[in-house]
Amino acid sequence: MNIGQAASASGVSAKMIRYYEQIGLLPAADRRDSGYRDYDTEDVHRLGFVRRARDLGFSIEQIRSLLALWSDAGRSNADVRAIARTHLKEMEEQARKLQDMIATLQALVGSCEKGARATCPIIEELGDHHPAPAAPTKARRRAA
Amino acid sequence: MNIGQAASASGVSAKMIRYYEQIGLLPAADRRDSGYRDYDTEDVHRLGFVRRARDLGFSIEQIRSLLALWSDAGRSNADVRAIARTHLKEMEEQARKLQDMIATLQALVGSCEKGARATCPIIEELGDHHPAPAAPTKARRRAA
DNA sequence: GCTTGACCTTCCCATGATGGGAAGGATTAG
DNA sequence: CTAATCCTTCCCATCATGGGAAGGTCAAGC
Repeated sequence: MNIGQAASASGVSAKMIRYYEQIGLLPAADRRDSGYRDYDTEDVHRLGFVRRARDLGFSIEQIRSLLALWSDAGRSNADVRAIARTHLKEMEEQARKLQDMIATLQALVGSCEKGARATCPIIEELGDHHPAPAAPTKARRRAA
Repeated sequence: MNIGQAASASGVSAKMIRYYEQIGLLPAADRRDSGYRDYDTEDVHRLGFVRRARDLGFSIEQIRSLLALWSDAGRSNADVRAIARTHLKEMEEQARKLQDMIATLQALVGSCEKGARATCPIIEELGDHHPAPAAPTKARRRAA
């Protein structure tokens, strides 16, 4: 089947299929005489695998490993779990940061709502309360 | 002061300062005869504002609006809150998606640990429950 | 003075994953 | 046969950030 059909069958766009092939995530597809790529059901199955892994937020490199394990009869579940756990940790860390930002911003919005002050706490906080000193007097700066 | 000093004083890298100027987020800095950019404490203050907004996950475009409101004496807190709330919603949505992915993956890892089955549920799920591995039984492709 | 090293300038390239679109060839339906 | 639709490759853009090269400037030491 053509790339367009493989795309709609797998849920991966034709653009992405070509991209995955280009970066070596997928083997180069067979070509017809015309130069058109040709896919079979196994290819579509693999594309679906990739799409579901992407839906779970796995990176391309992680999917590369998962694909290798997928087709490795002698794989160990521990290997797969290791990749999944690494990804889980990354996502949990990301979620923590996000929650921190949300909490901070919620607090700011809340105090901006309550106080009918002219000075909005959101703006005040971002402005760090005063014209910045030239020297990093506050040690909380991170190195550039 | 030079861009490097403004960078360490504000916590925004020199690269980013130039970038922000280039995209018009910040006004073009004064130049000395040498061509060096020249910053004063107000510039550093503004840079700090931008950095703190970035730390809260605001996009460049949102910061553009916040900056305008910051220097607008006649701003309304409601305008600021609107931007903050929009951003808050985006982050909350992002957090929900992330939590979904985490929960799904945690469940998969959990079931992969409990069952000592040869077939890892993670791989099975990604393979859409079809038998699968079907390691390149068909050696019709060159290895990736 | 002059040298040296740190700093600045602009410009180009890369990331990660995705999409848009152009130019041109292939296939297919009518 | 023709027109529409598909395919090909190639280039560009995103978003925010960094790396690095080539070359100019500044400040400190001798």
